[in-house]
Amino acid sequence: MEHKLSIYNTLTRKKELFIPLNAPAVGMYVCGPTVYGDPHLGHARPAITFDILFRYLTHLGYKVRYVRNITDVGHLEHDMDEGEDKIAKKARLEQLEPMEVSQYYTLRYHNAMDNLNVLPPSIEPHASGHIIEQIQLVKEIMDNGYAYESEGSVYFDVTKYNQDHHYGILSGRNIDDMIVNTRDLDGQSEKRNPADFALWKKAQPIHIMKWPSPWSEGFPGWHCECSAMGRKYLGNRFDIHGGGMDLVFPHHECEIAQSVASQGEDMVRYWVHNNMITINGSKMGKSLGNFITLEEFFTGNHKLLSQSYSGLAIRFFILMAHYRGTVDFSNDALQSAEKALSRLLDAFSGIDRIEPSKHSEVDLNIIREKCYKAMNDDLNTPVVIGHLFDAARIINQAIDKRITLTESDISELREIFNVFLFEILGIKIESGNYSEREIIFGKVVDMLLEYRATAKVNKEWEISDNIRNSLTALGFEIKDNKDGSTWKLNR
RNA sequence: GGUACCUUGACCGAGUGGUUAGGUAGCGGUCUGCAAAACCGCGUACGGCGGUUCGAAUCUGCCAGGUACCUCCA
Repeated sequence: MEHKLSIYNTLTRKKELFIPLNAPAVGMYVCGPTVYGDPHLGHARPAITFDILFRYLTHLGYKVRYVRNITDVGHLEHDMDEGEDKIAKKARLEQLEPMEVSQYYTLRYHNAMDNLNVLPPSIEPHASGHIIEQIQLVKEIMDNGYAYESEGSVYFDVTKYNQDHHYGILSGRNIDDMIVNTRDLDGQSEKRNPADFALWKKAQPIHIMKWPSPWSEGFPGWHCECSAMGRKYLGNRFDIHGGGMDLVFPHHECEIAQSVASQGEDMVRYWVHNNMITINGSKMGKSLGNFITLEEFFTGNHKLLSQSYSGLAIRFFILMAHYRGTVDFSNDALQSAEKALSRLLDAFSGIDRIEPSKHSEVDLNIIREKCYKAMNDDLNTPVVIGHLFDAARIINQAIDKRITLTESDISELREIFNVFLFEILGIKIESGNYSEREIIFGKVVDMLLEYRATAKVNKEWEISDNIRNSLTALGFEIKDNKDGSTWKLNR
């Protein structure tokens, strides 16, 4: 591998050189959505972050198996219904089958991901389809003495585990604090210790989603699915496990404990976490009720949105910040990103208009190298974007004939954009496929601009301005260059 | 209370112990019949107070403010 990627590992709290366990194969598991509601801006962050990692590793020549789960077995919910799971609760409310609810939101999620140009993972396993594997995991943990049954439920024995291993290794907590600070949840009385977490929960009569097990009719604890499915599809040891920072504790901490308790070692080599998207300075989250759904961004139909935003604008907005920093939502920032992206795309489409010369006045290899350097430095997409703007300036200077570029410069510029903007950052040219109708309408616009050009030659400014103003009013943007006019339709 | 993290110019947002990030907005200029676009130039920032250092926004201490996790959350 020519290029060496360094990635920040939450476990060691530093950037580490990425060395796959079985190159060129790479296994990557990312926590996906719980499908009981519409995906919001917060869901876009990990999806895009790990899409970038997936794309970049693939670009570097690795064969990546990317597993991103769908959580359709609800997690325990803290409310008066005492542990009724979220999917089932939503189902009762809407009088639907649980599977109907999760199917509906899964489709909505996929649709939103398509809009963001997030590639589908290699495998998208459902928790409900892997109950057997989860039961097996629980059995192994019990056989090794790190879990106990109580009233038909099974709990992980954190105290016992911590005698032999380190519970808190990922999140940097110590167990005494956790015991003191653990809240009084349902089932506390069944536990030996408040810090113990559920591996299997006996279903109350109110539950719709339940499965038979050696202990009771019930459902798996919410940390089991990722351990079980990660192991099933990626093996006992795999390279990368990703997710939002809010999952570090307890979810990922518990996954590590489950892996160590069942097989003696953690499954994961690199733990990678993206930061949160905030709104007015605090985290955008379902439970806080301060979220804006992706659908609302696409339509502009939300009181906090001053306009609609394309999936690609949102994608670019997210990529303009490093994945480990927070991103605060604001219309200003989003509009700024939208314009910036459009500037890059305009420059790219202008490459065709550059007239090649025999002499080169720039060194474009430097740009490509800088882009790789930035990507290798823990996926520093904002810096990559900065370099792409340098390339855009060179293109525009060449179009204006302020500098000269050779044929090979021009193809290098095209290559830089193709590799970094399109292939790795996952931007695409939206109106790539015109319908027959649109092509015809486009020709009509061309025709109007020809008339306008004639009017300009004859200095009939009133006519030429009329044509331009009318087209502008319809949403066309007309740009006059030295050798003619170009147009594009905005939005 | 415990554990992490953050504080950069109008806004967004990178970054390294001493050299221009980049974008958006603004201002001035070039180009243009005009406009838009593009190009050139400009603002000269790093929460506060100390310390280390020849030199710190970048390392260290304290203070202030903010965020996340500790409960389902991406």
